[in-house]
Amino acid sequence: MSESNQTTSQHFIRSIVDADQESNKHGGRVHTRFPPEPNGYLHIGHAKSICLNFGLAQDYNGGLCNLRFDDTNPTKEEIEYVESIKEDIKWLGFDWDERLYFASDYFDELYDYAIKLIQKGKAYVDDLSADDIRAHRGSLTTPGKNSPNRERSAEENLDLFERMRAGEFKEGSRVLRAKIDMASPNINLRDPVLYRILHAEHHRTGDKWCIYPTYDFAHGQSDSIEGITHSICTLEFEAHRPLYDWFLDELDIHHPQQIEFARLNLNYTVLSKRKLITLVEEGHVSGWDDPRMPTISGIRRRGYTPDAIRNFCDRIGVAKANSTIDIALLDHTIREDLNARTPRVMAVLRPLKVVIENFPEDKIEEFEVDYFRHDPERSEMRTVPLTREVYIERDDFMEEPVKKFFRLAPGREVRLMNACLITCTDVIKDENSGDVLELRCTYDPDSIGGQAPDGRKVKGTLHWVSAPHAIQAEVRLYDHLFNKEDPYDVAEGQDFTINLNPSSLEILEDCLLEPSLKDAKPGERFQFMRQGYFAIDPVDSSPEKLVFNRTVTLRDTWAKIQKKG
RNA sequence: UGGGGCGUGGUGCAAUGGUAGCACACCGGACUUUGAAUCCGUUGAUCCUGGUUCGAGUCCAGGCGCCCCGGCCA
Repeated sequence: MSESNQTTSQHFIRSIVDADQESNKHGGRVHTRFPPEPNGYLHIGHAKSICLNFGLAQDYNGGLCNLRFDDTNPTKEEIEYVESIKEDIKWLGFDWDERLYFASDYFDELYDYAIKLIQKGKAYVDDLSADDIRAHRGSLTTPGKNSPNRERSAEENLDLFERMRAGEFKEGSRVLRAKIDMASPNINLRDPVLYRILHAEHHRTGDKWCIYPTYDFAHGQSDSIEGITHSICTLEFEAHRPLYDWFLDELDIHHPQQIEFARLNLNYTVLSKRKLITLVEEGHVSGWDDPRMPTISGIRRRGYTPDAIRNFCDRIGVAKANSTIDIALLDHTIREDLNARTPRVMAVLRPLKVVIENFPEDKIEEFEVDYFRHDPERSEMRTVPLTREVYIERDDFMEEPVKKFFRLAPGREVRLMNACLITCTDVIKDENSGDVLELRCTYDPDSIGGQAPDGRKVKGTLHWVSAPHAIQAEVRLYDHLFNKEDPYDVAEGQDFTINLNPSSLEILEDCLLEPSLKDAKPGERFQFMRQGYFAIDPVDSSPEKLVFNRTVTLRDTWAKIQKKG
């Protein structure tokens, strides 16, 4: 596992585990699990849970973390999702070794547990319809009413439950319920459903079962069966804990300790499988791995590194207060990582032609430039050619420069990075539209290398590519998926998709890259100098047509100055 | 009108009852062949009201605000 030299943060769960270690609560064991339902792709919110559970196990000597799929609902779960989830966890850098489990592995035990409860008089088969059960449940402020079937004998319940299992009844006609307390102020204790009839094929057990345990009945017992010591879950299950405790106590089996923490929220995006699946199904994005998606597969395709994600998860902390992380922290974390590891290259996204008039027609000046000039520890050279015709970024020229703009303008001298100083002598424009078509410049032959011998300074340094050497490529620029901090902030009757950012994807077809990028391979990442970090798109890029994704921009002080006007 | 949680700078997370700290963001400066990176610095917080205490973010009481729970979803 790759190691970050970062100290992991102390948080309340760690304090609990520390205390348990001290008191030898679980015989000194720390055994956690990450329990996803295979009904969608993992997103960065899951990464928080993965880092927490696997990280905790790593941090305590001999600790273990299982991967267990909570697959108790065959109508929603698919094998495609289990494969993607496994891949994502591995990519993040975690390993469950041989401890890959499924709640469906425990269907036999769970069935036996149900039998045991029936025999103890603690569970009963109810013939009420779903609507009637709801009606009997009462409200938040008023107690519920007992089902007329509540006092059936154990024998009758056993018979009925066995016949449910045998497939004698149709879906929805009967359920098995716990017999707890219909007047409990905690609604989860008002005789919750344990088993329901679902005539559906399960992705692992096939047609062996037509009754399936509910999540509530399966989750805690699955943890118990696996010998989990600390069952870490999100806040919404806090009110379920008394129910899980009740099961474990009635069944008299190993009792893990459940600890709840606040799930991750990020502004300018949504982190809910339900919403993400909507974006995919309604075609607002190209798929689960669309680089704008907060899914692990999406951000991986976009060029994020697992180290950056793990650092991010470490920095956001773990607590019980609901909170929303500023996506700027994610941006910062990935920049920090990519800044350290990526080679620097030049790429012109929106080209503007420049003719250096005093540069000999057929001359090629070659420069040996270090990919890692920013890093004193590394050095690796490539050749960058300069010719009479080059391209610069359109944004790097202003015919009438505003204050504080210190790039190229008529009569102004700037540096072509790593190459020489040029001065703009003329602007060629389209006669009709007035658009700038090309620039005429002269260079100072004594400035080869980028410094003037007389020591004069220039304020601007531009990236550029030699026109005859340039490689054409497609570059995809991404912005926030939503243009509102809180995408759910909508007017009455509106859907969250109204807040989708129409400019979240901008495709630039005619970008020009320095020739060294010719053999760039999927998975490779670069800093396009002065612009941002870019990664080869693993899906659409090919040697014939390179496609880059912008992972994140560089911090841009100039953009801020412009914004302020 | 029940039950369970949670309230610390703009954001997130810390702080054995003892100087409220860290990160991001923000603002300013230095440096610069990336308006990047790096370095330095500035602003800025304990939900409210009482109480206990030499001393309260922390303990107590009462308020206020926010989140979760009435699926045969997880």
